[in-house]
Parts: sequence; structure tokens; C-alpha cells
Amino acid sequence: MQQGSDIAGEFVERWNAAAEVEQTGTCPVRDVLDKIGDKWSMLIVMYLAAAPKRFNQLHREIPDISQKMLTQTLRDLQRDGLVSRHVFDTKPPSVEYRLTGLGQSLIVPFGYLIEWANKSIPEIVEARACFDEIA
Amino acid sequence: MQQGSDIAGEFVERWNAAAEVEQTGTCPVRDVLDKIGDKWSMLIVMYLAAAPKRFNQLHREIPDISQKMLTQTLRDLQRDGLVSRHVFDTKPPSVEYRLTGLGQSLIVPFGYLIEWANKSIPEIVEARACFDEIA
DNA sequence: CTGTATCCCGTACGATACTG
DNA sequence: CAGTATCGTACGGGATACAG
Repeated sequence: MQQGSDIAGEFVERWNAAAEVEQTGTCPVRDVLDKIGDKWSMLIVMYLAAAPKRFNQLHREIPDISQKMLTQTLRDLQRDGLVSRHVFDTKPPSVEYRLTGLGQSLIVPFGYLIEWANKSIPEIVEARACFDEIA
Repeated sequence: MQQGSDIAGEFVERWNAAAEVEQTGTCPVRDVLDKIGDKWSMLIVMYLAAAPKRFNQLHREIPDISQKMLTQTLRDLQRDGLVSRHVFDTKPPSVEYRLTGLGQSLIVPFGYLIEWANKSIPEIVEARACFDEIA
């Protein structure tokens, strides 16, 4: 029960520190969480974790993403140094995206979260059912 | 480099499985990520990780959250079984919120993510600077 | 003290059309 | 193939006022 305290303390500290920066910039921790929370970033990272892929290859594997969001999300990931972009000057141009070292390092902690999610789903579902029943 | 592959595979599998459920319900993994991504859930979890707290106590410690979002976020966390709500029938009513076992178990994997974020911030910031400079 | 109800706005995202 | 540009919308979330 006390295991998380240090982590929690540091987290809150970081968060508040950023709040005092006022509009200058946002909290670095929130920054990361926002990416994780947005609709496509992590899905793309996971798809790229398997192997480097080309633009349309990703598009085919993730059919329900719009071209706009695929481009935009890849740009954001690239900007943050999680993904690198390689243009091949072939006849029809082709562009390959791959995880950087930083991007690959994200997979580990993110994996723990997925593991937690998968393990906890039954309990969450049950909690919801119980909660909704009463309400 | 290959460490994340299994995790990634399972993740993508889960994700797609939910996509096929069509509008019935959303992906369980996405479900969790959405909570982590939303503006206040994880901050509140971290604040409650230190100790159980009352409504206004939380409100005071997180001054920039609106009453609406504090209430709403706490309800969501309660619904998912991450937080429990205890009403004390005192003269001015008081309500205490505390993490459930499930809620506490989230702190561990989430902590890894925070750790990663903190460790990676310099690299991300540099990547951004580099990216923006070129553009 | 612990909420609920209402209004309002920014933006994340999708759909569609066009380009080198 | 790999994008960019434009438009429209749904919704997260803030501000404010009210209530038990």
C-alpha cells in the first residue's frame, strides 16, 4: 500500500511545478499523458514496434484512421523523437517510419500498463455493472 | 529490441478485437488509455495514493480543477471501481474518497510510465527543438 | 460541505477534395 | 504513393449559478 507513495509524490510535484510555469509551457508529465491519451499515438507506436512500416502499409493495417490523423500523428511522434522518417527516392516515392531508441523504450512501461488493463478488465466491468445497477 | 513484440502483438490484437465489436462497446485497452489521457483522472489517483481525502480537501489541493470536473472524475473513477466513496452523516455532510485495491494496483504500472516520462523529457525536448529548428 | 444544472467555447477528429 | 487544405461537427471541460 505504501509502495506508490514516492512515485505519487514525485508525480504531483512535477505536475504542480509545471502549473506554476503558468502558460509558458505545460507539464512534462501531462505532455506525455496527453500523447498516450490521444486517439492514435500509442496504437501507431505499437504497430511500429513489430517492424518499420511505410505510410500506406500503416494505413491499410489501421483502416479506421483518416489520412489526416495518420499524417498528423506521425508528425507529432517524429517531432518528439519517438519515430524517425526515411524517404526513399524511388519512382513512386516511398516513406518508411520506424521507432527510434526512445520510441522503443516507451514500449516497456507502456506494456506494463496494457498488462494491467488486460488483467483488470473483468474487475472494472463488474464494478461498472454493479454501479450502474444501483443508479 | 524484440522485448516489446509480444506486448505489442497482444495490444494490437485487443484493439482490433474491440473494433469488430463495432459500436457495442469500445476497446478495453482504449478504455483505460482514455482515462489516463483525460485531464484529471490520474492526478486525482495520485493525490489519493498518498491518503484518503475529502471532497474539498482534494479541491483545495488541486485548485485549478473545476467543481464540475472534480465531481465528474471522481464519479467515473468510482464507477470503474478505482475509488470508493464513504459518506459520513455529520452535521455538515462530509464525504471521503479513497483508492480501492484495484485503484492502488494502478499506481505501479502508472509509476513506470511517469518514470519513463521524467527520464525522457530532456531527450524529447531536444528532439522538438531540433525538429522545430529545421521547420 | 458536497454536490447538480446550464451555458458556452476551443479543439480534436472525421470527411472530402486536391497535389507533386 | 504520400501527403496538404478546407470544412463541419461532437465533445471535453471551464464558468457560473443554484440546492440539500
